[in-house]
Amino acid sequence: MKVLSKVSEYGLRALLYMVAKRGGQEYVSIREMSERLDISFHFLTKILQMLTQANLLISYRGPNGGVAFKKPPEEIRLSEVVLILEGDDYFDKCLLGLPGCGDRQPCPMHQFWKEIKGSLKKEFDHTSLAEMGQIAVSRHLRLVP
Amino acid sequence: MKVLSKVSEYGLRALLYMVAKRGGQEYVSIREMSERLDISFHFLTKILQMLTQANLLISYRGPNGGVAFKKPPEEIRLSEVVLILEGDDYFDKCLLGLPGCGDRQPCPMHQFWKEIKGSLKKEFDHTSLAEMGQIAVSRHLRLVP
DNA sequence: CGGAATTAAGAGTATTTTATCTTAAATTAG
DNA sequence: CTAATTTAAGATAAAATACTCTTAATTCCG
Repeated sequence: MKVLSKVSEYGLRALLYMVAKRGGQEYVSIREMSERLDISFHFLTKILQMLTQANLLISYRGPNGGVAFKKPPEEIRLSEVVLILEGDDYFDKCLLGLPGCGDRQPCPMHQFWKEIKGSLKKEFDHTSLAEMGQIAVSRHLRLVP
Repeated sequence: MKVLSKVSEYGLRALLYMVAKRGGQEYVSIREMSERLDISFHFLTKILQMLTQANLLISYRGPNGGVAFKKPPEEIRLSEVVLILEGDDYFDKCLLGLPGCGDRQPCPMHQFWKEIKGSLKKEFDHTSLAEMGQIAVSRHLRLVP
């Protein structure tokens, strides 16, 4: 059950690293993250660029540069991150992949799947990056393979 | 939220077609399904082959051949189909894609994600192909794009 | 038996996703 | 101002997924 692409997996791991590091106050170097999390530097750069362009992070170039949260991680929901990295239609996809499927023209799985997606969205909606990061810090959990 | 590969999407659509057609009693031609469902014939053949090799279907060659259910669709669960087509570790994957993640070495999202996966598995476990097909038939829902 | 219909299987191609490489732009420190 | 450090952006490459083509094996019907 793989619901996230590598882009989101890496993006989330980086965000959690930032939260864990210093509560997301200061700029964190992408190079540092790529090394600590064992993610390709250039690939991670692009992912974080997406988050920067979506106004979730701000970036700064030059020595001591990096990325930082634009708003406190308490206010950033998992769903927000996922919608940015996976696309706005993330919670609208048909289980059977039928393009026309929706309330007006439902596939056989539509209602069933809609309910599951709904409850998942709800979970993602009230889970903040801060909470997630907290758990990681307090339990010394690992973000690295 | 794309949880299934094309393989599973196509496989499920074909199975639902078979249920809808005649309750899964007789052999249904793969060619017919590929045309009615607008799925590549050879690709679909391979997908149904996987289901045949997994003993969910039986196949018959020659004129009037095709595939049929080996056990009644009432007894086939959605989870069973998905495990065959996506792999046995389908419900065991880490949200962040970390290979070592598990109960012994949980990632920050492990517990959270484990619960969600659990309830999804439960849903998939007591949803039979027959139920799914029933809905499709009774409401004249479409399996085609 | 012989030809047509059908699934099985393997090789080959295309598309998408993931990852890398190169160069440019911004910032800092000396 | 210059050199070093860092993100931005675009081009390219590798890997995975999705799809196609060809040939073989099985079964039916005349």
